[in-house]
Amino acid sequence: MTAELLTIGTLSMLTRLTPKTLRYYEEKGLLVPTKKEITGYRIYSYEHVARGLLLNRLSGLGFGIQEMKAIIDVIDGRADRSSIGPIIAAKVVETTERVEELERIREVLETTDLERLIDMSQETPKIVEVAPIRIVSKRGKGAWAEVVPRLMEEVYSAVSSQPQARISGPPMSICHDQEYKEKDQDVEVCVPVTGRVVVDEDLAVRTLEGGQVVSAIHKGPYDTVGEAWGRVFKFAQENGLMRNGPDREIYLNDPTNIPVSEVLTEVQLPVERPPTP
Amino acid sequence: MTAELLTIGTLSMLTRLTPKTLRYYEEKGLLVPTKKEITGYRIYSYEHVARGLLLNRLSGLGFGIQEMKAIIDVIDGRADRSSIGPIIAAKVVETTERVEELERIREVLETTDLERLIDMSQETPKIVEVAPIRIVSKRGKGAWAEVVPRLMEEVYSAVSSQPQARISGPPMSICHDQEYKEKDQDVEVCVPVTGRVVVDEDLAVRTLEGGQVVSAIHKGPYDTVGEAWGRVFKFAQENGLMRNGPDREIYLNDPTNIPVSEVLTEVQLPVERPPTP
DNA sequence: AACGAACCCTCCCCCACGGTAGACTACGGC
DNA sequence: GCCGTAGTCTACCGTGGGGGAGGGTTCGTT
Repeated sequence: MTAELLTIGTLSMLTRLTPKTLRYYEEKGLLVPTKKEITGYRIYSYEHVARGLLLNRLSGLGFGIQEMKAIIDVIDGRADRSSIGPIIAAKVVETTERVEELERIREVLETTDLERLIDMSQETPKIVEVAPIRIVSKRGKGAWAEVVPRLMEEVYSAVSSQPQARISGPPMSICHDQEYKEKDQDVEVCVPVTGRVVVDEDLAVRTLEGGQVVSAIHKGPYDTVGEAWGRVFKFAQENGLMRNGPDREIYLNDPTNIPVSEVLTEVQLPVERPPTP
Repeated sequence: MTAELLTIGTLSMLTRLTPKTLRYYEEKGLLVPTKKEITGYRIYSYEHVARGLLLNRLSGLGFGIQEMKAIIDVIDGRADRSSIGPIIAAKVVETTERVEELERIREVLETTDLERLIDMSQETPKIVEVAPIRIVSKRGKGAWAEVVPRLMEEVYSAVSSQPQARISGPPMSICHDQEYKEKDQDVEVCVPVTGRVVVDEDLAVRTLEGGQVVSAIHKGPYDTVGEAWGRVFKFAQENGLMRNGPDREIYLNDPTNIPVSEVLTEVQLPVERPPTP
């Protein structure tokens, strides 16, 4: 007579599923052996071959345990046939997205050499939600390289003299000009603070509004920060985002303590999505 | 002064890595905090921002922990720069293969309807290594539907009469004709045995040679088994494989006990790779 | 000084198996 | 009946983090 009983190894050969996988599928209730011997050995019968082959194909197509279970429930009549359509449709979408993502990755890997891969200034911009923050600031005009350090020192010394005020983050600057100027830029230098602050009338204490910004981080000397701005504007344009307020730069670490190649500057462009017509 | 110390949340915002991921990277030695407070709080400094951003990009490109570690070792001068090239090359290959695989999956998902997805007769052929096996067989000629059952019964009764012989697997048939014939086919019916067997001279006891076969499993009535053969021959042709011996069919379950729609037949085409010129 | 909110900690389970270790079982040949 | 080999068992760790529970910490404000 035909041998009607299969051990896990035989079923494994017939279905091309490893014994490991077969045990796992048993644990998950996908493919439960006909019986177990007293010794613990699993005994399968030939109907499990068809089921195992189906599971092998489904798993090869990228279906997960839950999805396979749903499909099996339909086959065994425990669920409605119409419930499968959405599962397959979702899998198609998922697969398509994954393909596109991998295509992008492949392109980056093929076109980028080692130096650029490691170079941090390649950091890609992203949309980030920033929280409102309370600042002490002073606004002034002049050539960037001259006015920013001067205002920065003024603001810092003003805050430092306040016993109840605490600095709560790295300093930043806000550029109130829309386009680039060589001289006479309208710039505001800010330091985040908490606590009670009283300042002279030429300094301001206010809350910087939060919202969505396109953000990138630049690593390297400050005079190359334009690269980051270029990427940020390009990103905003490609994603159809409208500028919403003045640019900000955040000076994450202190240039006086570290080599210029390690300087980190975050650039932020406030944006909003244009009204969908 | 600039705040030089970062908590995990701040670093998380700057690097776009979740706190969970940062803790995981610490565990793996990829990004270890400057220090830990007595409270267990992690304290990072700004140099970790650049490192975190790099890790984020690498992980987004599909690099694993070990690969990122290797790249970091190079950057920090603990390993030779030349060791990175192979890593990236391997990643390109890996990504390309994965894309191709997903493209195939997507095509299958889009072109296959539910019935076919579930229908087991769609089982795709594969190359399998089969082991040599000892059989009792009888060879004869005639119309398939007549000769196979007759020989099968002869072989079974011969083996059953041997007290020291044991049947060790499902029965099979070997078709010694190269092409299809309606009548007068040269067919050998075999049953795997172990133990001591003595048989009449019109039966043979021999060892069926093992080797590589293209194998597929067919589910459904025997008269539709041709579909499986079609897929097997197509597979062999597409993969440039040369036929190496007579076809085999293995009757996995017993048609007398189950509905014809559940009958399982494995078809095997022995093949060899043609000599590479 | 007190308080609520936000932040952070560790520990454990989840995916879908693969790998390995250590022990037990079955089979085929003599 | 004995023995070697091949098959099978359970159990635990690894992947690359995500999600959540339960409990401590810090911060800013009042």
